[in-house]
Parts: sequence; C-alpha cells; structure tokens
Amino acid sequence: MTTNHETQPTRGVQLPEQVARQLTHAIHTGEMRPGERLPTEAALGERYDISRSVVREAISMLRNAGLVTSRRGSGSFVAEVPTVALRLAIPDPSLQSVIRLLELRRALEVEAARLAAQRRTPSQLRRIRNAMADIDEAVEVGADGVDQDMAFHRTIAEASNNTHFTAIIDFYNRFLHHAITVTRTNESLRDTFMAQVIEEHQAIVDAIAQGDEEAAAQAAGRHLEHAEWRLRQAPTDLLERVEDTGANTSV
Amino acid sequence: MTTNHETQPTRGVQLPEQVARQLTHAIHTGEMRPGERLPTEAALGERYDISRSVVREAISMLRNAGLVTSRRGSGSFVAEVPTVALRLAIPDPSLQSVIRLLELRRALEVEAARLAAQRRTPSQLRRIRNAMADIDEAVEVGADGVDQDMAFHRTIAEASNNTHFTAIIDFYNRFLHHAITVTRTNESLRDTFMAQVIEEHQAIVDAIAQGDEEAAAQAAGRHLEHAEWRLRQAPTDLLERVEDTGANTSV
DNA sequence: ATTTATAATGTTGTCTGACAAATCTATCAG
DNA sequence: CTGATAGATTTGTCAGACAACATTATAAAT
Repeated sequence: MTTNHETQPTRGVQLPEQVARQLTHAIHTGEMRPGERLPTEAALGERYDISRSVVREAISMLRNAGLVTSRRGSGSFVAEVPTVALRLAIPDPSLQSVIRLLELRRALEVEAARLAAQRRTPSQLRRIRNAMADIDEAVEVGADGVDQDMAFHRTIAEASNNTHFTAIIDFYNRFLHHAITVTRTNESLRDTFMAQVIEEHQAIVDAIAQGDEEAAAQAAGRHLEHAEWRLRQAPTDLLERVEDTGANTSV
Repeated sequence: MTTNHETQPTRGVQLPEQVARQLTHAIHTGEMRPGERLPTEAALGERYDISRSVVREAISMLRNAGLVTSRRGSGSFVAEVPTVALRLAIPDPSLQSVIRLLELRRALEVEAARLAAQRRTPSQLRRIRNAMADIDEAVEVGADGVDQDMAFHRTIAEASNNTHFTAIIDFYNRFLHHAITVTRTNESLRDTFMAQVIEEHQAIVDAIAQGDEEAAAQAAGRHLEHAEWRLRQAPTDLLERVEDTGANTSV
C-alpha cells in the first residue's frame, strides 16, 4: 500500500500540517458541515496513505483550533460553531507594555462607548450603573477594585452589542488585570487621582445614558488618556511593587 | 513503573491536556524561560508516568498554541515570544456582519492613525505613500484593488508601532478581505464614491505626514464612517454579487 | 410487536516497540 | 586549534495491540 490515491499532500511541510490544512479547507468551504462526522482515523490514514499517528496529530491541531471535537468511541465531529485562532504575543509587564495595552484599550473602549450610547438597552444601562457602584463599594471595603473596574468596562463593551469588542476585551483581560492593577495602585496613591477616576467613569455613564455618542466617545477617550498620564506620573518603583503583591496570579 | 512521582496529573480530564496545562503553567510563570529546552519526550513520559504518545500530543498542543517550537533531532524549545490563542467564531458574510467588522476597523484604525501621526518614521511614511499609490495603479490596470487597500491600512497600523494593532488587524484581514471586497465593489459602482475614497485616503496620509494626531484620527474616523454610509446605500443584491465572484477564496 | 437486556462491532485514547531523519557531541587526524 | 568523522541523542513516523467508551445488531421477555 504505497500509492497515494485521492489527494496527495504536497511534500516539504510537516505531514500532519498538510492533512490539517486539507481538512481545514474542507470545513471552511462548508464541504463538511458543522456537526458532521469526520472519516475515522483509520480511513483518513488510508486515504492519505499515512499512519494513524499523523492523522491523530492533524486532528489534534483542528481540535486545538476549535474546528472539531472528538468523542471517544464515537468519532470526531465538525464543531457547531467553527472558530479560528488568533495567536498573540504575551505582553511583558514593563511600563512600556502597559502603555501599549492602554492604547489598545483606548481604541476599543472609545468605540465601544460610542456604540453603547447608541444601542444600549435599558437593562444594559442598569448593569453598567451597578458595575460602577460596585467599584466604590469594593474600594470602601478596602479591596483594590480591580475586578470591579474590569467588569465595569466589560459591561460597556457588552452594551456595544458587537461581539468583536467583547471577544477581544475578554481575551486581553488577563493582561489588563495586571495593567489595571498597576494603574489603580498608582491612582490610589493620591486622593486627587481617585476622585478624577470616579468623575471620569461618571461622565462615560452619563453620556451613554443620554445616548450621546460623541460625548461617550470623548469621555472614554479622556478617561484612558488621563489614565496614561497618571501612569506616567507614577513613582518609578510602582511596577516592582505591584509585581510583588502577586496579584497577577491569573492566567 | 506504576508510580506517579513528582506531580501527578489530576484524573478526569484527558491526559494530554493535563500535561499540557502543567507545562503551560511553567512557561507562563517564567519557570521555563523563552528559548530554554524542554525535557525530552522520553523524560517527560517517565516523569508523569505516561507513554510518549501522550507526551507528544501534549507538546503538540503547546506547539499549536505557539508556546513551543520543535526541531527534529534537537528537541522542543519554549518559543522566544510565547503566545496565547484567542479563538473567535468565524463571521458570516451578511451585511450585518460586514458592518460589525467595519465598527471594529474604525476602533482600531482611528487609533492606529493617531499613533502613526505621532510616531511614524520617515521610511514608514514612505511606505504608506507607496501603498496609496499602489491602489490607484491597481485600479487603473482594472483590478479591484482590494489587496492594495488592505495593504495600505496595514502599513498605517505598522506605523503605529504597537504590535497589538497589527496582530489583530492581520488576524481579521481574512474576513476584512471579504468585507473590503464588498465595500470596494460598492464604491466602484459610482464614480463619485471612488473619488471620495481617494480623497479620504489622501486626508489620512496628509495628517500622518504632518504629525497631526487629531487630524489623522478624525480623517480615519471619517473614512470608515463614510464607508459604512456608502455601504448602506448599496444595492440590496450587492452581497450576493460579491459572493458569486468567488473573490473570497482566501481562508 | 414492543421493550429490554445482551452481545458484537466500531472508534477514539493510550501503550509499546521500532526505525528514519535530523541534530548534537565527542573523538581523532592533520 | 581546526575540521572531519563516528557515535549518541532526539523528534518524526510507522506498526500493532489493547482499553474505554459508544453504537448497533441480536436475542429474550412480556
């Protein structure tokens, strides 16, 4: 059995990848529909004239990419909601990196605020207001309020009713956790900073409540602009101090 | 050899995933530094008391996640730039979806333009200008100019000197290809539209060239705002027509 | 005839052993 | 000290087997 009938993989690249590509293509083009069962590993091995190990690694890649799910004893199936994977470098915790993340936050959250002002439902508005209140509550109890701060901005992203924003923000959250810890730690160092933050949050919420797109976008932009400014005023040893708290145990 | 010394994986979940998690954790915490070599597959198998197959699948997952790279005959190494994967649902090609992508583009490209105006190097500015010229050239030759349009916006993202923007834009490019084909097909239907687009592009470049952040951001915002407006003016059968061209053959 | 156990079969998960291909290391010649 | 060669190491692939689970077919019972 040395013949390659059907479609033979082009040489050069790794074997599993070649098979994975063909299957991926078949899924993306809709040739294999969501929920449909893939050929068995043995069948695929015979089709491409490769061993089961290679087939398994290929399927492993698809599974990892969220394109298929495997059930022992049953088979592998095309996922109901096929996904693609975006691979991103893990940001280091330097000040430079934190600022780069702030820039991304600005891009996303300014627009999210604009869309939220335009589209938020009453219940979404309520959730946003609750989230803002939660921050103050947490701070009064003595917590750092990082989780609440993140939740607050997440509710706004949700209110944009555009899944792209929430998906990306959710993804970056684990790194934002560190970044926000840094900014909030910094802001808590001076009372004036804390007051500013509360004020800025309030401005965003007010604009969203009134449905004033432009005001919401500007308020969000100002908030993150000031956050960056406040961060640059921070003592130089701030990052090390936050590092030591071990607060960024997420991931 | 039936004992699990060291750290034994908790039962229940699939074996390879358990091992993958432990290794992932070690990498994320910096316990294993970038560039460092992993233990051999045989060694890992012995440590966790599992067969090489399982170890290989675990490493395959890490490789797939961009955390390690393997070199035959040499070993597996922690990637120099460890990454994490963001999995997103593949957007459908409806008008609604195209507009959602436009909103994301606006968020990213407005801010990218602002940063580009602030930080672009002379050579980056040159590349942006070339990219803009390429669009006109392609159109004159009779091409649709989609690839050139995408490249143009990509060079601006590059000039922002923030890798987050380029990473996300690169990722969404495969879907933007379809979206931009739609918008450009639409724009090419009326001469006035085409003229507008050229004008708007020019405005962005001018602002970036002069280092005027605010103007660059506004120009980019206007461009995408108008793109959405133009799209909404499009004939209702536009999407189907684009579909038929088969231009979106990219994966 | 329908339902319920039971057996047979099919499929993925894991184990074991082997060899090929590429790389690394140590030895030796000059 | 340099360079070539031989050996050892390590990942990639193959082959076959069994275990764990799922599905299907068969038989039994009411």
